[in-house]
Amino acid sequence: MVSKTCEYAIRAMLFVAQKSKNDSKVGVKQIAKAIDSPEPFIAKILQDLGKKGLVLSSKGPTGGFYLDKAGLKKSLADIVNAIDGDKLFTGCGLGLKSCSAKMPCPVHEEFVVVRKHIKVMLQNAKLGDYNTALELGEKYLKR
Amino acid sequence: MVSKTCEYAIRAMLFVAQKSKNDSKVGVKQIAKAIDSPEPFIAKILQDLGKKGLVLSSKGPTGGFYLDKAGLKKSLADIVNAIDGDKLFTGCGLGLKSCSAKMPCPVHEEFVVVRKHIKVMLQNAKLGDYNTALELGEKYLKR
DNA sequence: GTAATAAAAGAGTTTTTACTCCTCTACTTA
DNA sequence: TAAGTAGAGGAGTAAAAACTCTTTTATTAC
Repeated sequence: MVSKTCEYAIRAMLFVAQKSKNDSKVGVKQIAKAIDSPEPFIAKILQDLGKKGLVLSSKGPTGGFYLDKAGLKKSLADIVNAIDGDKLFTGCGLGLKSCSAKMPCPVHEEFVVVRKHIKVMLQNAKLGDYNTALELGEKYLKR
Repeated sequence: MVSKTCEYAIRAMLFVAQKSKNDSKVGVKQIAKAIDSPEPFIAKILQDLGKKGLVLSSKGPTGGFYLDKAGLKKSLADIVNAIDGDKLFTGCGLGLKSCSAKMPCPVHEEFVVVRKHIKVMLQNAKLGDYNTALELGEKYLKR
């Protein structure tokens, strides 16, 4: 569905969101532990997300990654778009480059509906929406 | 969504289905041309699908790949399952191994619905369903 | 101002997926 | 039964995705 990189990215961002509630920052090491990912790999991914303006960071002691109010309102769709591009939302289900209503692949119509479904779902899922459930241990970011 | 191999597989099978209508067979060369895929690669894929009982073949002159009545009733879900496994239908959207209702990832519930949607759609799409549209040139398998 | 800390940056390496090549075997038809 | 066609099988290459390592730069605390 999405790349492994993107899965890590979403999990990391949800963790950063949770930890950003009380204006605190969180380091790569802690993030890697929380989501059970290779530390240098998630560092790269967060670096990339930082460049694209989806996460904030500061260097030095007490530094780390964090989200502001606006950041907490970003959706999972924004993350997917930043990492995997819009292939999931607009690409052809059978891999055709020119697939469209005018020149459809056999399952074009069906895929349009499915993709729309996925897109809406990811757009409605905001980074800040899961903080409480995560804190309560009702939802998990690893295993 | 599905692997590139799987995209080729589906397109090839839809083409074979179309050509199987009047009990004729179709060679790898013709299939590769029709779906715009590397010939040796689609040969491998079809070989694999043959082993798994999803397509029939015969060697020698006038030989090739074909589908019988039962084969034409197989669904795209069967192809996806044979090539990519059931990850698309049952895997966690965020890549967690133990994600389930008891121990859900943050988007577990939403993904259950989306995956069900995809599964139903692919199960309802039978290989034989597109023959007429393909013949009429209303749907495409390449470009 | 210096030492410690943490992210940024760039250049690898490994693994997986996509794709190719060559030889072998089975089958059909003349 | 020989010739030619077409898939089967195995091993190998290329490209992309996943992941690592090392150095640099910025920040903070003392």
